[in-house]
Amino acid sequence: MLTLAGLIERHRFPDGYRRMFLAAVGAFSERGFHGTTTREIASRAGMSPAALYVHFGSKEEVLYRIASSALDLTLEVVSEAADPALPPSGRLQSVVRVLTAWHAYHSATARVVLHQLDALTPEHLTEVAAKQREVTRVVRRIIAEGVSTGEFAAADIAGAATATLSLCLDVARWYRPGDRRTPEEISALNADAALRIVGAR
Amino acid sequence: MLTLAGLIERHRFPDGYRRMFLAAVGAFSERGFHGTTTREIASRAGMSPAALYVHFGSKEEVLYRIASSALDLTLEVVSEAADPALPPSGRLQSVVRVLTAWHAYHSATARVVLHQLDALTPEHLTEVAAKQREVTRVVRRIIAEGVSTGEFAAADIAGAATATLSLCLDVARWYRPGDRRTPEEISALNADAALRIVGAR
DNA sequence: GTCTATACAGGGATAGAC
DNA sequence: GTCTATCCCTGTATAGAC
Repeated sequence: MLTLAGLIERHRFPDGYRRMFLAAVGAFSERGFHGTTTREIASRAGMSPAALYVHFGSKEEVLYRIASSALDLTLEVVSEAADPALPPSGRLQSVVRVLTAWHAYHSATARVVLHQLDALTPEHLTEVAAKQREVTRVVRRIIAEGVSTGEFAAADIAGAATATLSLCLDVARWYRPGDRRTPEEISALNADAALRIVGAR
Repeated sequence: MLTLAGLIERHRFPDGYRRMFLAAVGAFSERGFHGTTTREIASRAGMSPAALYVHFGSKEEVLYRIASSALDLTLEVVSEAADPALPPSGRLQSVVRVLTAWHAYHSATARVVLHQLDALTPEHLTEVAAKQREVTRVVRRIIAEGVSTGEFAAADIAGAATATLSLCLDVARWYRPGDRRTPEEISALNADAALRIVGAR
């Protein structure tokens, strides 16, 4: 799977940028945006506090770059999983699997994206929230199509989509690397649960 | 249902205490613990910053009191819903319903409890985390009993409990008062989804 | 592009009057 | 039990050398 580090690699950002970026992900996920000092980020990156401002205009911009690139990556992975050649049930399983695995493998990043966005400027928040809604839309479309073909029996499409997303996203709340269950096992469990929720025949 | 304001009422806390407490819940849920200043809490409570320290020893103690009393209330409501006279399926439905409704009606409080606890002292965190595990235990016990009676067909009891809790707790992430769906409608949807997840016959 | 040093605003907590 | 005033530390961001 494409990783967050891989995404940063792809863009050929300077080494200092990458180190600050990754240090910030760790710090924000553990202590929250406001609970993290620029000194702490710099310290984790092994650099001076001033070095942060060479690569980012402000602490808020660091959060914005993290959220924005993480959601770009999520969308890319989800879109790839929603293979039009598959029937709705196969597509739902595939999307739930990658979404779950993403929130397990990148649980630190996901916690930042899910719970720190209120620290963004209104403009950045608007932009980032739109990307989040895109993910919801993909899931909802799959369920709607399954219902229209008669493959799914969900009475409430939006409700089933919300429940399905809850399963995937909440993984970021409780999963930690090294957990008893592997991300793949959790993904399989969630894919199965999602099929049951939508009433797949 | 028993409300948070009701719990505070029951304890006959001084008026200033209550106002600070409720102001802090609102502020912490919107801006996070570290993003909230003691001046902001006091301002929302219509009091001076110094007044906070008459009722609480520190800002951290405010968070601790909120988390502790909210979880006490959650446990009380959940325990009541887990009526031993009901069969496992009835008990699961009942517990999922109240847990979902709780996270909708008290979504602000729930967001604080779910995502701000890292700001607690280690001692307070240990105590509060134990209360959280109690809730998990109640759900897991119901599912285990349903499986042992043959009423449920879940192959993975802990996994089914985690998925069920995800449905209930994640409501606090997306639900806001005045949402299109009422807490009761969401509760019904989640109760149905939980039964499907555990494979109720 | 990285450092050291620092300006300056903001926030937790306390003193002491009423 | 509430207020005003304030202490003092911490945190974001910048200046300027290398």
